[in-house]
Amino acid sequence: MATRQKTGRPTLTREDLADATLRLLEREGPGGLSMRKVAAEVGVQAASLYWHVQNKEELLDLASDALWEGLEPEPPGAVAAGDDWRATVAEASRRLRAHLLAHHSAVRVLAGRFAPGPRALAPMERLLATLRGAGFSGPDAANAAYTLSTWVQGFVIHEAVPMSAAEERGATPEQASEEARQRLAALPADRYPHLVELAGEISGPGMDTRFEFGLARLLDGLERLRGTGGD
Amino acid sequence: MATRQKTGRPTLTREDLADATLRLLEREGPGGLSMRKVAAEVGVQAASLYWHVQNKEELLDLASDALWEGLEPEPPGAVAAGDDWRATVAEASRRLRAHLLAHHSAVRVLAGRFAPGPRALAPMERLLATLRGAGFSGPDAANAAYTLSTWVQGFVIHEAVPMSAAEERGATPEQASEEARQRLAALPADRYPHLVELAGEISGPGMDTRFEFGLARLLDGLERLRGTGGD
DNA sequence: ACCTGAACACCGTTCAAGT
DNA sequence: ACCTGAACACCGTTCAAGT
Repeated sequence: MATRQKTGRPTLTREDLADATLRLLEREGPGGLSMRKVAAEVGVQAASLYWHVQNKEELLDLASDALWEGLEPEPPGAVAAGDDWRATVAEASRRLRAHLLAHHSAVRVLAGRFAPGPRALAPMERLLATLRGAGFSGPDAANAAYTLSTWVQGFVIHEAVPMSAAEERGATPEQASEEARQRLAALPADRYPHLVELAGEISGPGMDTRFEFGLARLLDGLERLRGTGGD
Repeated sequence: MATRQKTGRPTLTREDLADATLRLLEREGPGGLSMRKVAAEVGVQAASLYWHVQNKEELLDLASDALWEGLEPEPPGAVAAGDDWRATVAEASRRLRAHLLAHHSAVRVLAGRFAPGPRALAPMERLLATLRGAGFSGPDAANAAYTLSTWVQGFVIHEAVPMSAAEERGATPEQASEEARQRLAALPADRYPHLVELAGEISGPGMDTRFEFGLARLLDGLERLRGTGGD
C-alpha cells in the first residue's frame, strides 16, 4: 500500500531525487543525508532509488547541479549596454554569491563536486554574452568567466563552511567570527606579527566588504586587459 | 598482542591520525575512508580513535589542516624586494596551486572544509608580509590575501574534481576534457551560442594558461589599487 | 592514560520477486 | 517500467572493561 500514485505525478524523475536530496540537506544538515532518507522523502523504498540512479555518488552530482536552479538572471533593463559591462558582471556575481549562500548547508557538502552541470549552462552563457558584448575576445571571455566563477565559488565555500559549522554547534556567525579573531590575536606576535595585527580584518565578519573588494580588483584587472579604462 | 609499541613512538598523536587519514584518502580515493580503516592504518582498533578525536567530523577537520603541510615557502632570494611583490605573490600562488593539486583526491573530499586551520597560518603570514611590504595598507593586505587564497582554492577545486572523478573511472584528464568539449559543442546553438562557439576554450585542458590569466588579472587589479603601475 | 571487544543502530547496495 | 523485501557487508559511535 501507499504507492507513489498519491502524489499525482506519474513517476519519479531524477530531478525529483535531486530536489529531495537538496531539501534533505538543508533540513537535516550534512550527515543527515542517506539513501534511505532520500527515498523516504520521495515516498519510496531505498532500493527503488537504484532504478533511477547508479549510486549515491551520482545522486550527489545531480544535487550539486540542482544547486543552480532558481538563480535568476539579472534584469537586463537595470543595466545599460556597452560600457556598463562592469555593473552587469558585478550584479551577476553578487546574485550568484547570494544564491549559493542561501544554500550554505548544501554548499558545504557539495563543495567537492563543483563541476559544471547542465543547469549551470544558462548562467554561464549569460556571463559569456556580457563579456563578449563588452569587447572581450572569445578566449579572454572564456578565461574571464572561469576566473570569476571559480573565485565566487571559492569565496562562498570559505563563507559557507564556518557558517554551517557554527550553526551546527548552535552558535551565531558573530560568535564564531569573534572566536576566530581571538584565536588570531592570541598567536605569538614574534612569529605571526601580521596575523596578530590584522586579526580583526582577517576574521571578518565584514564579508560583504570583502566580497566587494575582490570583485572590484577582478573587474579592474579585466578592464585593463580590455584596453580602455574610462567612463 | 600487536600493541602499538612496535612502532617505537610512545603514543598516537592527533597529527598521526591526520596524516593517516590523508594517506588513506590518497591511496583509496574518496569513499575508501572510514574510521575503521584509519584505525587500521595506525595499528589500532576503531574505538581507540575516539580517545584522540571527538568524531569523524573532527578527524576530517584535522586532515584538511594537514593538507597545508609541506607547502614550501618561495625562496626569498629568488625575488627582489620592493616593487617585485608581483613576482613573489605569483610564485606563492603557483606553489599553492601545485601543492593542492598534488593532493587532488584529498582536495575533492575536503573541499567542504576549507577553513583556516593552524597549519595555514604560516603561509598566510608570509603572504601578508609580502603585501604589506609592497605598500598595501593593513585592511587592503588582509582583503587581498583573502581574495587570492579563495581564488586559488576555488580554482583548484574546479581543477581537482574532474581530475579525481576521471581517475576513478579510469580515464585520463585529456579524455575527460575532450568529452566535456563534445558535450558543449553538441548543445543547441540557438540557446547557447557562446558556449558552443567557445567549447574548446571552456573545456580546457589549458589549465596552466587559465591559471595565469586569472592570476594576472588579480595582480593587475591589486596593482591599480596600490596606486602606481610601473616597474 | 590509552586501548580493546562487543554491541547498537544505521548505512549503501544487490537481487530475486512482485505488479 | 518501476517498485518492494530481505539480505549482505560495512559503517560510526558508545561503553564497560582491561592494562
